Amino acid sequence: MTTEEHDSRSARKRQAILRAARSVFLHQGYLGTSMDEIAARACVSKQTVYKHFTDKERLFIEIVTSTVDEVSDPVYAEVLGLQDSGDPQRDLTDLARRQLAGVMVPELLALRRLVIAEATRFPDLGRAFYDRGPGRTMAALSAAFARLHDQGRLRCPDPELAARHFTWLVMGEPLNQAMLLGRADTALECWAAESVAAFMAAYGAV
Amino acid sequence: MTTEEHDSRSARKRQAILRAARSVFLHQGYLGTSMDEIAARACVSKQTVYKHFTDKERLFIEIVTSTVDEVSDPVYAEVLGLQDSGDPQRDLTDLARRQLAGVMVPELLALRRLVIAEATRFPDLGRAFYDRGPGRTMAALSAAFARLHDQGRLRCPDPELAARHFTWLVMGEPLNQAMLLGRADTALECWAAESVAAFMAAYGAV
DNA sequence: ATAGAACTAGACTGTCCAGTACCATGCACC
DNA sequence: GGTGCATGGTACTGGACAGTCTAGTTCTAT
Repeated sequence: MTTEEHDSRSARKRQAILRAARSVFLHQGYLGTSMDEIAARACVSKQTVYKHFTDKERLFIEIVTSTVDEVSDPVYAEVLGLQDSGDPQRDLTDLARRQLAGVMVPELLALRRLVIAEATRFPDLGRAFYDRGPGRTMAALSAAFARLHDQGRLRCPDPELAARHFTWLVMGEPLNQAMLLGRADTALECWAAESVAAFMAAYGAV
Repeated sequence: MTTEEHDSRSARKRQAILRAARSVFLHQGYLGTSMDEIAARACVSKQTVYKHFTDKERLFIEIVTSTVDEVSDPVYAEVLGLQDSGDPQRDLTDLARRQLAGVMVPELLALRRLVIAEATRFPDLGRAFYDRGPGRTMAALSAAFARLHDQGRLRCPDPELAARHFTWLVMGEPLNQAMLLGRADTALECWAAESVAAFMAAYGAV
């Protein structure tokens, strides 16, 4: 009755801890992050951190799983909102631009780096990231491509394959550059158009 | 004259340290690795480690840069050895299979993970990996595609773009799965053929 | 054979860190 | 205004680790 209700102070502290922990973990990695630093940044005592989260691992897992949804939802939403103007090349170019913009967000890039870095220590996190991120997006894209195929706007008897090809034509190079070089020096707008052109050459209706 | 010559003992110890350090760094990451563990695995005293490498950072950089060449050379060599049987689809499928096999080697995957993980701490390593790995391969592939274009076997006025598209059609999905899930559950042989089919649909000569 | 370099073992310093124990402070209800 | 309790802060513990130092040992080159 004391806790768990509206309990604004405790809830505020908890949020502050989550915010601080997210920022520090994303930038410094798991081992590079200390609980003292999280407490300090959250303007909270270490004891309070341990009141809310049993240990560093739990806090880390909580941070990653909650952030996964938060940053991948917009990318997923873009696919669901795929327009159908009757000109698939235009619609797909638009989608590619939006998806690129969504994926190349610094926070999502940092999360991807973090999950890759810790994929052997925390295999579940890699799986969660994949399912809630690329996996979910790819499934929605498959469904959309299947529709376009049925309408005769695309020629893709295997929509799942087409979705993977689309995704990697568009994302592969920028994502790889971002992971290794910290940024993509490709002009994203232009890259999206060129990738969709290649995709349409392969999968466009005759 | 004392050091630097054939000096077999010192050289042998150095090699043992490099081997041990590579294995530990690749599996545990930079912060997860202790110099004591490296020394122990190399069957060498810690003092000897510090005789050969001034500190942990230097050793790490040495490991990564030397491993980059060693594991990416084979992938690069595959591109240079691209056959020309007159049937580009066959030749490219063959190339795709070989490149996939070369890139999905556990050691190269671990190195990629490591470099991505430490890309903010050691930006130079990200750059080195990119240049000696994907960058070099992409350049060779561009040159090969330019030749095929001139011979009328491919239709790619922008061979560099075609090279990036080829690479990511082939590598994107397996690499992403390997980074996040620790393995690729795609059947690589089959995947290579399907990717090349899409590539040829987009870039094949008319 | 011998001088001198390289190597070994291990203790040691200073620092950092996860997690805990104990004390202080504010809040709710009487 | 007092009493009891949840919550927050400080100081500590035990262990790990990078890097150094010392004293003694082994290898190598001449």
